[in-house]
This record gives sequence, structure tokens and C-alpha cells, in this order.
Amino acid sequence: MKKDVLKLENQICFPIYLCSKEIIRKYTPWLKELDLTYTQYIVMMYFWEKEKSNVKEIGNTLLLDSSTLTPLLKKLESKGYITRDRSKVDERNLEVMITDKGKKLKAKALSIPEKMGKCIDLSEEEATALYKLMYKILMNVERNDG
Amino acid sequence: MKKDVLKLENQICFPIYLCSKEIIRKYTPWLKELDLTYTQYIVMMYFWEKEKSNVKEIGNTLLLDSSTLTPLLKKLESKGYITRDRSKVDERNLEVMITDKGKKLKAKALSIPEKMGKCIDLSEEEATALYKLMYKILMNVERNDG
DNA sequence: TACAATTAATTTGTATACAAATTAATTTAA
DNA sequence: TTAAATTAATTTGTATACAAATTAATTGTA
Repeated sequence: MKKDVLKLENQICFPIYLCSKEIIRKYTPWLKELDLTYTQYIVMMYFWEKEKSNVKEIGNTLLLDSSTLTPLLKKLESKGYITRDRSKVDERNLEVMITDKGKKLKAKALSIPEKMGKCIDLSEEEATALYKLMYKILMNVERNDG
Repeated sequence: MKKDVLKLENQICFPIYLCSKEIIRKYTPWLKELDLTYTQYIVMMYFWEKEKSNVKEIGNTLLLDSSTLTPLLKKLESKGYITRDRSKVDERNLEVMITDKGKKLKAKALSIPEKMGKCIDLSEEEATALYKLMYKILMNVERNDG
């Protein structure tokens, strides 16, 4: 009896997809207190490390299409967390910069990683192994295409 | 110097989110040949195992909200892969059933898991470890809520 | 047995996601 | 030096996702 390769149970991608969704669902109420969605939170984390950037750079780091970022960044701008201005050097580029309000938001987010950590509840070794596997897959998947 | 818990690099959820997205992106062109999206593919895999179901059952298995499934199932119906009919026993339930055309689609999908496996490119041990970790997280995250 | 509570699916509203087409600015090359 | 090619961001179109509200059917109970 040959193994059914299309059985859901035999898929490795399916649980990754589920995990991603469930984790984001878990974040949602915590992020709601900061008036952020998960993707907006990722973008804010990016700006807590890097004061100034542009759409292309953000997209390269977060693996988000510019067409996803454009409305998202407008949203963050409307909340006062970032500014959006065309570069004077090259007007094709949009300079995106975090505001003071955006920087202050970080303090409110400080408790979230620990809460999520408790929720995920992996040992140090498990988390490290998972981390490595995820980046290995990312590397491999990206190997051949753009 | 204390570790910055909000650094993107220190997040375990972020690479899971990236992996999920990148894997789905990788599936897309292969599934396009079957006229399926990734979520539609998941639902079809479900029906390749279970001929008949309903919205609630599908949602419980695939962790998809009924409001996501309603339009998706209508789409699969319009492609002729499933049928949708109110149960005569309890008209609240929608009986969803795979068609012959839907069953035949499986043959065309048979090569996809191997292609994706090559793309992910993990050893047997790595894949097993990852699989276990994903289901552990799913279990843990679901522990407290509904 | 009516009426309240529950249940299943749908609708509505908001926010991703990404491919493809478009726009506008800059660079390359004939 | 100007037309073609490239580049960055936006717009458009389609498809998830899920919470909250709604609708319709069934069940529980006073």
C-alpha cells in the first residue's frame, strides 16, 4: 500500500500555513490595543530598528509586495506613526520615516513577545531548531527564483 | 546590554509567517495549471479524503472561518469540483460533496508534493522535527482559546 | 406549544497578499 | 541628446482571512 502524498496529514506545508494563521490570530487582540494589525506590527518593528527607509527596502526585508505596502504605509501614516515623502534626490523613491509617536509605540509593545512566547511555549532548544529550519526553508525556496 | 525583544531577528513568529507566504507563492504557478489557489487546493485535498462534508466540519479541520469558506466553496462549485446543497434533514447545514471532475483533479495534482519537497529540501529528520514542532505550537496556541 | 436560546451559514466590513498593468522619474544607449 | 529601457511606487483585480452582524432553521424550556 503506497503512501498517499496528497493526504493532508502527509503535508509539511499545511501545518506551517496553519501555524502562521493561528499565531497571527493570537496576536490580534494584543495588537488591537496598539491600534495595529500583525503586518503593521511587523512594519513598525522594522522601523524601531531603522529610522528611515523606502518602499522597496521594506519590501525586500519583510518580503512584502509594494502593492501591499502602499496602502499599509498610508494607514500607518494616517495613524501618525510614520511619514511618507518623495525623495528630492530621486522622486521615484518614497522616503518613509518613523515619527516620535511611532517610536513611543515601542514601549507599549514590549510585553507582547513574552506573552507570545508563553503562548507558543517551546523550549530554548526547540525554538532554536525551529528558527533554523524556517530560515533554511526560506533560503531553499528562494534559491531558484527572484 | 539587554537583548531587544522587539528586534525582528529575535522573533520566532516572523520567519513562520514568511515561510508560509513564500511556500504559498511557490505553489501558485503549479496550482494555476489546475485552476486552483492554495486555499482551494487545501480544500480539495480535504475532499480527496472525505467525499462529503459541510461548512462547519471543513472549517474545524482546516481552521478556516465559515465566512472564508462560503465564497471559496461557491468558487469551487462554479469550477465544477464540488456541489453545494442544503441538507434535507437540517436545512441549516450545507452539504458539500466532491464531483467526479473534482476527484479526477487529484491525478493532476500528484506531482506537486514531490516538487514542493524538492523545493523545501529538508532531510527526513528535519521534516519530521519541523512537523512535530508545528503541531506542538498549534496545540499550545489553541490551548486556552476556542 | 410558543418563545427564547442555540446553531449553521451568509453577509458586511476591513485588511492583507500578490500578479499584472500603469504612471512617473531616471538611466542607458544608439 | 533624445528615444528606449529600467526602476519605484501606485493602481487594479482577484482571492483570502477573520470579526461582527445578520438570517434562517432547529432545539430547549417554561
